Amino acid sequence: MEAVLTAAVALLDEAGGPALTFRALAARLGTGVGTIYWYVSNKDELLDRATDHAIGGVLAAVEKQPDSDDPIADLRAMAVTLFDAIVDRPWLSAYFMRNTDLQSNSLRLYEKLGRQTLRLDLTPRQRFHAVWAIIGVVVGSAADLGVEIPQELLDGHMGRDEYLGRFAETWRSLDATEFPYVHQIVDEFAGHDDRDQFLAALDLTLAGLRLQAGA
Amino acid sequence: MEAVLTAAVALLDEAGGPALTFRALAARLGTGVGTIYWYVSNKDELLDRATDHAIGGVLAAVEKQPDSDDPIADLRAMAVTLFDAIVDRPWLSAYFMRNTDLQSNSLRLYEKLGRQTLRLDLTPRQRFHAVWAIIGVVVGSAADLGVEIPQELLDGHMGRDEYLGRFAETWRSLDATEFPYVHQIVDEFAGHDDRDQFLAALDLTLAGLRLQAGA
DNA sequence: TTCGACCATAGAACGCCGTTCGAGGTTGAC
DNA sequence: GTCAACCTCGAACGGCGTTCTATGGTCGAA
Repeated sequence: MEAVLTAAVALLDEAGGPALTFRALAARLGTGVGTIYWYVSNKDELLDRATDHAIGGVLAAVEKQPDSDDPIADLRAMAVTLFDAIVDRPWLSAYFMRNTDLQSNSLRLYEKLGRQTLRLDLTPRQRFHAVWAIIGVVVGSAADLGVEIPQELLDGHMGRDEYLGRFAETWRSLDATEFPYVHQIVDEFAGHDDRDQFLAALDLTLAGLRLQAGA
Repeated sequence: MEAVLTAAVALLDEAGGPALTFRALAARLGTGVGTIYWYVSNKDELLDRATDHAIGGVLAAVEKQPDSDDPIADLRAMAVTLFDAIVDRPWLSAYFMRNTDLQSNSLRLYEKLGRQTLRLDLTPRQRFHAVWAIIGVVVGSAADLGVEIPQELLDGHMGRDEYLGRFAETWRSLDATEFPYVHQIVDEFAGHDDRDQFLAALDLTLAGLRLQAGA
């Protein structure tokens, strides 16, 4: 079981979601596909268990982070840790928190985030929404990040700048009066860093939260 | 072409992403699969064009909304319109904004949102991040919504309350000292409304944005 | 030592998928 | 009548998730 999950995570790391097939996994393990079905009842469960396996590492990292006197700063640090983990493993964003029954580490991480909100002056409902909003920002940011890697980049045939530049070029060629906003931000887009973009979104949410908590 | 996209959207509406296959689409159109490949070079393009087709309706609705004197309120209204559209068609969240070359309506919608930020006192970079953050909240919220419909609900064999209640039950059975947060919010979860959750996340982001714009 | 219960393995087979391909029809300009 | 350009079709290919059946291996009971 442990070996199956480790191999599954390795396959996902090497070539992303589509690369994880029962046949490839069986080949890597030197067994037949039927054997994998002995441990796991279908592909969804395999993905959930592999995801939880990987999230275990994130959870361990998060649990090492000591509490400061600012819960919102702690929330931010945890969100950043999670984001960085998903950047390393973009496939995580697609499956994270999909099934908390099978993903007990994800649930623990959720609890870990939520506990910080207990230190804020909020209603239970506000706490519930706040944690969900933060997770949404992390997963949403990282998901977008995974999408924009269309194989050429992964193969190394094209640099990231060239890829973004091509988009920027077509955007620049749009009519300036019809697309004033796109024209204004096209340079930001061309040189943008995903992490900055994530942090900006996160900080907007956290600023709103701080306001709500009156802290 | 038009007929292909209309039929594709109809299939997606009826049974979600997995239901859109070239064979099913060909059958519905009364043609062969090869014919569809004449109009569209592969499935990704089909999905992008179908998505843009559907987003066209959202764009039309958004363009009808008149500007108020509060750009952030206008941003909020547009985001809500987009969210409601994705609630009606959950499959949209997976493909929206994936390729702005093929999704010209999506690009126009992006411009429409961005133009509101031109009325705010922000740097171009802040505008860029703000729009992206808002889209992230919308798509992220709606995506989560699509995930949590695991067929039983779609088939009508189980009510939504029952479904959420089952999750709530397992959460409640967790150790209370180990999971104080989960215990506190389990009731919120059991009765939660996705739209409220989305609005809460959106309003956190918009509150942060308002702070940033000094408005 | 033999036997059966049970855990575990293996891989052929099924049906569905995206995609390719070559063989056609239809149309209108010359 | 000819010839391109446009469009249609469905068999065929390889890969996927999943199922099923047959077979090893292990180990306590007899």
